[in-house]
Amino acid sequence: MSYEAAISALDDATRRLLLERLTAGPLSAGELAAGLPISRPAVSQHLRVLREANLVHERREGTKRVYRLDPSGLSQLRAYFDSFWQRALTDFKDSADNEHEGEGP
Amino acid sequence: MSYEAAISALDDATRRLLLERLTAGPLSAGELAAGLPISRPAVSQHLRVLREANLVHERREGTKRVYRLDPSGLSQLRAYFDSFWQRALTDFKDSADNEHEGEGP
DNA sequence: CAGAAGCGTAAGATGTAGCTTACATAAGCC
DNA sequence: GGCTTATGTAAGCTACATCTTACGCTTCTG
Repeated sequence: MSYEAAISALDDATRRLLLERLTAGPLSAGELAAGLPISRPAVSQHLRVLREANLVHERREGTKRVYRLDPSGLSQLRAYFDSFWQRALTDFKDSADNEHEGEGP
Repeated sequence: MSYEAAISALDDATRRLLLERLTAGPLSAGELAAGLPISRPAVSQHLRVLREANLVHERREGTKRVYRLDPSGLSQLRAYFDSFWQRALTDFKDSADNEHEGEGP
């Protein structure tokens, strides 16, 4: 339970598209499925994955279910990447420094 | 060819572990495979995925192959996330603003 | 209450990612 | 040249992710 589910969820073009549509604002499951080249149940299954990764949040509204982005999953993911980035950049810097061993005039 | 390969590459615990080991500095393929619960060829295949995603860079050194982190793949990934983050945060803010419709004393 | 609207869930088919074993390749050593 | 070290590649197997079709569950409407 953490960033792993979020990474896994993002490793799918359809789910990334769904998330990007939601960056413009909340949408119902039907609206999210509209225009996609896959069946509506398939979209429903993708939405479940996104929900279990805490990337979206569902709210029942009459017979509709409105989805919106969930900050918690995104922040977990960002925390992981930020720590990784920092270590990676430090390594780049160290490598660049050590690249000059045995050089000179 | 872009951030998609990087996301896909990160969706694997073994590859994430390899990358994290490399944040401490360059390592040979054998050193990277040491201690892992999978075979060495399996690690070699993971390294290929990381290389094709521009997340690591290989340098031949005698009979060894030394791997180090590659900034290009990481920066592509970061660019995607940053743009996504920004849109997502904007949506959160908008949602919070609209949350107060019809409220009040 | 009957019917429709809007979605989720279940079951089954299929493609593919990741593993293993066996083999190929390239560089150093004697 | 032959042997060892270090590593990548190929072929085949298995597990799982994703799709489709069929069905079930709520909620509104007349």
